[in-house]
Amino acid sequence: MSDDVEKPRIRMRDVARRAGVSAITVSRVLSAPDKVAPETRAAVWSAVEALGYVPNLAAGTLKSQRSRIVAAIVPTLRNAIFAETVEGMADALRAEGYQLLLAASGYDPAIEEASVMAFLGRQPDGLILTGIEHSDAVRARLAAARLPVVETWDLGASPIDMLVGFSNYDAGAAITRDLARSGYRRIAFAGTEREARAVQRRAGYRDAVRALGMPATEVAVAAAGLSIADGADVIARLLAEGGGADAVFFANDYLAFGALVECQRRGVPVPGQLAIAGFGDFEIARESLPGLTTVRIPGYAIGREAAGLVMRRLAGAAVDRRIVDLGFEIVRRASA
Amino acid sequence: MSDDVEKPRIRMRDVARRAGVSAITVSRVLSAPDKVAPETRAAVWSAVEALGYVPNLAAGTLKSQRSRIVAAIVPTLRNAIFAETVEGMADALRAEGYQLLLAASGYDPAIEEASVMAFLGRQPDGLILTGIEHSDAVRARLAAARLPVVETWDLGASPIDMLVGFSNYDAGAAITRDLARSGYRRIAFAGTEREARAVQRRAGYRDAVRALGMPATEVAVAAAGLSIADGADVIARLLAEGGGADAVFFANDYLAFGALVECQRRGVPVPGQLAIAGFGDFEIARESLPGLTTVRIPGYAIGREAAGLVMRRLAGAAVDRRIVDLGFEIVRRASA
DNA sequence: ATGAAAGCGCTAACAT
DNA sequence: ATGTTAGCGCTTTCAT
Repeated sequence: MSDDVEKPRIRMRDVARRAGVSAITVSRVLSAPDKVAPETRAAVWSAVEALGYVPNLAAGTLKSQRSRIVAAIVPTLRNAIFAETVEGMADALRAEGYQLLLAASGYDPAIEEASVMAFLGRQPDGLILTGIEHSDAVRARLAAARLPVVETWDLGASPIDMLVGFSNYDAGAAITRDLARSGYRRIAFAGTEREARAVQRRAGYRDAVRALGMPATEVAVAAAGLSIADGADVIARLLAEGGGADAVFFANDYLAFGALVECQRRGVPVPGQLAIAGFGDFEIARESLPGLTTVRIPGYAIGREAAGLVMRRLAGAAVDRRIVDLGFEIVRRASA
Repeated sequence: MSDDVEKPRIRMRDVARRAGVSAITVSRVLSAPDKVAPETRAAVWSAVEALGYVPNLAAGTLKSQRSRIVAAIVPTLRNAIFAETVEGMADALRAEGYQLLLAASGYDPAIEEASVMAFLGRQPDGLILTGIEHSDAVRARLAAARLPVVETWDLGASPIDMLVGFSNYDAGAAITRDLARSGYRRIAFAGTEREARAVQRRAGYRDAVRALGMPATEVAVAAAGLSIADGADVIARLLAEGGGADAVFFANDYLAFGALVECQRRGVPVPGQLAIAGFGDFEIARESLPGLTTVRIPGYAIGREAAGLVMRRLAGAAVDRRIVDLGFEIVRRASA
């Protein structure tokens, strides 16, 4: 802990002196090398290497008003759902020299708001949010901040700025109709009420069963409702209630997998006595036995596209499609 | 795209003028409110609110040489393994007003190196890396940068700076001995050679079976070897080879789960004909049928502790334990 | 308890 | 193709 001799940080002018040029030339070599003569460029490069120069981006950001940072807020990283989207963003951003500033909100609007406030001070060039429900304070700040904003994972008529997602309502309705087409007549839904997108899926389910003249049975799941154990719990409650459902549509594949395992534990044949459908098409849906019928969502693509929209807007492109619907796909497997 | 009237950004001096004080007083209210008289503080606060002032942290970082950013690089977010560690970091950092700058390396040392270089320019106050294997260039830069560095998820005698993890070697040896204690006599190992920590687990396995006078059987898994499908593949190859293993220790729970499902598909009784053990104690290990015997790892705690070490060092505390061993725990379930 | 002056390290704007 | 000047918006230092 006794670091006495604090070597002074290497600055751009040190590189410039060594290369026999001025600081601005070093700046150009680093950010617009085409504007510098090849020999000069080489001299600067070798000075940079020799000194181990690392540009201070805080200074650059202050002067240029561009940070090359894009900030993103997702509900959680603790499951595959948003992790893929984050990797999609990170990959796209890295390819263009942008960096990702990340926060997880834990599905808590207050934390989302606090994160937005904290992020804005970093002068991000763009911001990516999950979902279309945000506090008024967030909307007001983002309007004032005049930076590209992309909302994700949902669809809606009036985004803050841009929007990349799919219709959770349509997806919920589509899988419900698909189950009906397969012959199921008493289709239940299970999912959390705490997450806006799961609620949309439920609304799609509800309207679909009504349109089909079938009864609606809904089982609320605790809290975030993302754990496998929550799905097992649903089965216990469904069987105890004796509602006689012949199929259950779960708001995500973890719940559905938990339900599947619980059925196996109890000797309930799937899909013989009870059919099970999930949502997300996570790897577990592909690899479980039987495989899970589910809805495939373009999680990684949502991340890439959201980052792409931000960067295109920053590059000055007039982004024509402010709302991008990446769709979904029903995947039929043996569980339903 | 025709945003003509660019409202000028609100600066600290605008807030100061409205509150009838100088800029430095505003600065103090925001970062050290105790040094300002209560009435002044209130006046500044209401000016901040009224104007919607957001401090420019790039300017603050430039002057103060502190960014309140901690950067972290993990191999991937695409599975529970590191996502928990990242959430542990993010939670701990947010609690202290730090922000997380994140990159995923995809297990590629070149990307890790590029990310370190890119991050350093942001003047992070600390850096958290995964593992203890890093390029010479990375080590050299970090030594020169003089910032707190924490390596994670492993143990070793000579960390760059600080280290939080557990012994993958010991964990591999421990579960192997545990399998032997349960009566298995031909224990195989399956895992990727591409990941340093999996290789350590294998080394522990190898030395343990040797010490027990048992044969070693190793099955290499493709690439990152993190998918459930890779585990199914291992079973196919093991059975084809006919080596007569009675137990398999997999380098992670996804592989083990894939193997379990493949056994069920083929009618191979688990653990009757083949016992299966995993690594990580992910939720899938708890919820599969049968449950997976595995090694529990403190992923979230590693993240919290790593962030905590960085922040304690920044707070000026003489960090005594530069190496923190968070240990592991054998979890016996029905699969072995 | 509050303020004035200075400058962090870079890049935009304007020369040459 | 390269250089000069100025200043981005804060916070440190030193005063009062």
